[in-house]
Amino acid sequence: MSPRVADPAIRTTLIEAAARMIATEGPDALTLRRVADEVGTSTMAIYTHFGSMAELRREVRREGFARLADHLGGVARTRDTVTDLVLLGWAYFTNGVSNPHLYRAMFMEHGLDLEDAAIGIDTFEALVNAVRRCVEAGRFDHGEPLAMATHLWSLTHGIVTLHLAGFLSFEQARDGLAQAALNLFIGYGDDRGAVQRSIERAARRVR
Amino acid sequence: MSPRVADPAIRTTLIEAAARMIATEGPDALTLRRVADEVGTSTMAIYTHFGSMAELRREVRREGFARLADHLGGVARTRDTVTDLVLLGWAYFTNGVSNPHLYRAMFMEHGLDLEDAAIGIDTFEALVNAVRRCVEAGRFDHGEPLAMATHLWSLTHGIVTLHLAGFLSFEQARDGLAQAALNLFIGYGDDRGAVQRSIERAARRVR
DNA sequence: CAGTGATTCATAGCGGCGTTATGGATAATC
DNA sequence: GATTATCCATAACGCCGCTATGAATCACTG
Repeated sequence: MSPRVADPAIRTTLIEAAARMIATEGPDALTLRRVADEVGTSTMAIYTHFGSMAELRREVRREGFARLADHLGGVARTRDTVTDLVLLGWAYFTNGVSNPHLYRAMFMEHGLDLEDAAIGIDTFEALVNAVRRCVEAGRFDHGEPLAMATHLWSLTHGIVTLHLAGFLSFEQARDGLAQAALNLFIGYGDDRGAVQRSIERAARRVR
Repeated sequence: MSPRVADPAIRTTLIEAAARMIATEGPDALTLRRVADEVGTSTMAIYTHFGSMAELRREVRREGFARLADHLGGVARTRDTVTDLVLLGWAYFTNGVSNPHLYRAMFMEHGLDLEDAAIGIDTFEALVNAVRRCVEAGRFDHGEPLAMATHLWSLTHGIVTLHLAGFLSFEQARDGLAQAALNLFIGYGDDRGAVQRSIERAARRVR
């Protein structure tokens, strides 16, 4: 009265193969038959485990957000909360620019719905917390963490996507983000020279 | 020794039909056979006039930027250059939010290359000019028009796309832009109360 | 320790897609 | 009016996502 149980490993294998195909060859390179061939199974296995290609793509998006969370989580803490925030922004930028296809799949795919958005919202929480730490440290005067985080996310996401769409060169995007980082300090009473050097130091890590 | 000449009207008819299909039903609804049926021609006509579906989609994108330029060009000038800039931002936001499929086609489609980006760069010029007018009117102290315009475009585009991807509700997006507009005034020595009212007045027009 | 029944997945097929090959119809030139 | 280059209607090709079918495979029952 019980069924044959599926090998759970093949599920993650399929997701990883799909993620690799999207990351290296772009979203259009991922097809049902190709991923099945790659993994060495038949097309029906995808339907057993995911039900549809859309669901497999959703899992790839989930994987992309997991990698983004890892990447952001790996950002070292400094003694300055605002610097931490800036470094978080650089990490976000670097992740998007160096994984363009995956970033597209996460944020620019057709047919994204509320459920898809829920997948990535955790990442946003990390940003809100970083802003909150700045506010609690008294670095931002009248800062509402949520509103400010939304602002910063929108700006950074906008820079990344305009770059990915070809409207901003890498240099324009990088410099735009550097200027935004600088704006985060000035107007809040910090020493501008020291901030400039700090930003440049961070920018130097970005390739 | 001369060829039968094609009806030039059918070309624009095809583009308009394609644009309408994308705008109303989304990018995936545009297929070769459907647009040919809609216009009442055969599939080969598309290849005669455009060479490929990709080229037809590129024409739709061009059409989208033309409409955006019209929309932005229709923004009334006020006596205040910064208010003009804010109104330009609202117009951009409204255009994107109320034509989501077309905005996606213009900025978020796969396979956008430098040639595609060149189509839309004129629109950006209008923004740079608006910022330049502010600088020349002495409203922004140390403003580099190009850098500042890039910043504003990135932010507004980021807000629009995060909304289109489902990460920001309409209200969050609208309020985020309103806050950004407010930030454009404060820190530059204006009366905050008057500015707040001005922003709210402009926001009221946005649905 | 068979028997049973649910589940996985390999095979084959369907309708749709973009694209290409072919050829008849058409209109500007000689 | 014959010529000739162009337009586009028809048909086919190889993809695509998806579904129907059935054989193989396990977990559980008696």
